[in-house]
Amino acid sequence: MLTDTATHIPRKRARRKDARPGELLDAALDLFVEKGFAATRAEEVAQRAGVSKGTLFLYFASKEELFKAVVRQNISGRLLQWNAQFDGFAGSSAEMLRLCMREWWTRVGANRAGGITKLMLSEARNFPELAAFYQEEVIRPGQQLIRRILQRGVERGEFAPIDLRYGSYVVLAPMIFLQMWQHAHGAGETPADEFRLEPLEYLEVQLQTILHGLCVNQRPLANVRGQT
Amino acid sequence: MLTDTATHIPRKRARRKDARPGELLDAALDLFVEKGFAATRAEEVAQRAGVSKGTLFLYFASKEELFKAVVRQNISGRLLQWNAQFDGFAGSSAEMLRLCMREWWTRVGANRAGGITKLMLSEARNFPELAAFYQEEVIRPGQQLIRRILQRGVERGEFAPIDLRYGSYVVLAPMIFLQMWQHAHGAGETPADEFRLEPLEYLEVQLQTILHGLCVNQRPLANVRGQT
DNA sequence: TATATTAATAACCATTCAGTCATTAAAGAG
DNA sequence: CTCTTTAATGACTGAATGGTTATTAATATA
Repeated sequence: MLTDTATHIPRKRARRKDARPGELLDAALDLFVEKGFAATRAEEVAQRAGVSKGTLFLYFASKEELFKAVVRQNISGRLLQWNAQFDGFAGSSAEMLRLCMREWWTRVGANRAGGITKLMLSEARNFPELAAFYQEEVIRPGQQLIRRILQRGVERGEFAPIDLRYGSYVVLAPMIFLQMWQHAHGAGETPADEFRLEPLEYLEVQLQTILHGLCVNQRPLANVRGQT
Repeated sequence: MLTDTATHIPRKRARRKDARPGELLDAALDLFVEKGFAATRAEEVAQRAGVSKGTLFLYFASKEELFKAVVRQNISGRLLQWNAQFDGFAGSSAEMLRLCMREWWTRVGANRAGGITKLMLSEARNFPELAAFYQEEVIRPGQQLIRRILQRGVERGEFAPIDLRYGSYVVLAPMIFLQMWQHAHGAGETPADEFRLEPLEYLEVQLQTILHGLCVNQRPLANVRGQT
């Protein structure tokens, strides 16, 4: 940086004990999503939060703890809201599934925090503890909700019987894929040609297929399960 | 390592100029897939190839170049085979789709090289040039094949009309998700409870849903496309 | 203004690693 | 057997970086 010569900006040091954690979490979220966990430098997080590295470690015991805090703040909460929204749902299960996918996108996927999904999938192997944390905190509840909807649909005779274990992935996979896809391409780098996806349209096509399938003829009478 | 005391194994040094690059690429593929780019140590690659770190840099200018070479070597070939297999296909489009998914899994997904999908998605942002290459070389042809099958199905009256652009992701997403999922969970680390997937069974359930949907009632008459 | 408290800092430490280079030894030539 | 070539080595360097700590200064209190 040649333009750095002018001002050193020896920012007057301020004491703002209660504002710091939030600002640090905010900066950390940006950087983690942008560069991944391993590649994000603690000092950079501090700098973006307008604070020295020492201060970062004053509020968070380690980089991993910082990350966990980021996840807790940005995901766990939203997920609960999202989940709770379906407690008294009255419509059809198909509508419920649509709402589930759309709300998930607007509440989680479209936000900055959405990038964390990709982060976790990418780095899970290198940080097993974090991966476990994320599984418990995010994936499991999400899967739970989807199963709930599927089961409801089956019980009410709206959906054909389906293995819940594998069936939940029918919904989960397209959603997680969308996350990956969106965040794999750097923000401005690849103007991207035909690979860009309009999230809501993508989700709608996925939903319609999940609900009604591609085929025009009626489903085979029974035995939906495949043979290994 | 305390058990290291016994043998030093001062392997006799051998000169095998033409065998080295291949062995290094082989070792590198394993490690990149297992640990990701950043977490893979150059020395470890060398060691696994039975060579010193210096030798690695004798054949590859840098870790990045090594990575590029690994990707280039392992992707292009298989996909062409896979694609060509469908040129004279005679069965139903549903069967074609099943074959497509299963063959893709056995030819690409289940192999070591399958890990490259995850690797690329994970590191795409750090290697935009490679990512573009991968898009062109792998993703686009794959998508092309899927579109071909969908279009065939629609033309033959087997499938309901569908937007090919988004429709291809109906097939692509579950496959790529499977790759990610399989490689995100470390081999032995997490004995993993309910998150483990039997690939072929997973694919079968996905396929059945893609073909016939979840709903028991007939599809709505027309207008499958969603409104934004 | 003087004193005590503690938020914030920046220099520091220990370690890890990509990449280098002078040295070594395997093979081929004469 | 001797000399030359060059594949291979491994000790070394320099840069990065997570985390620590002694020091500094902002604020509160008296």
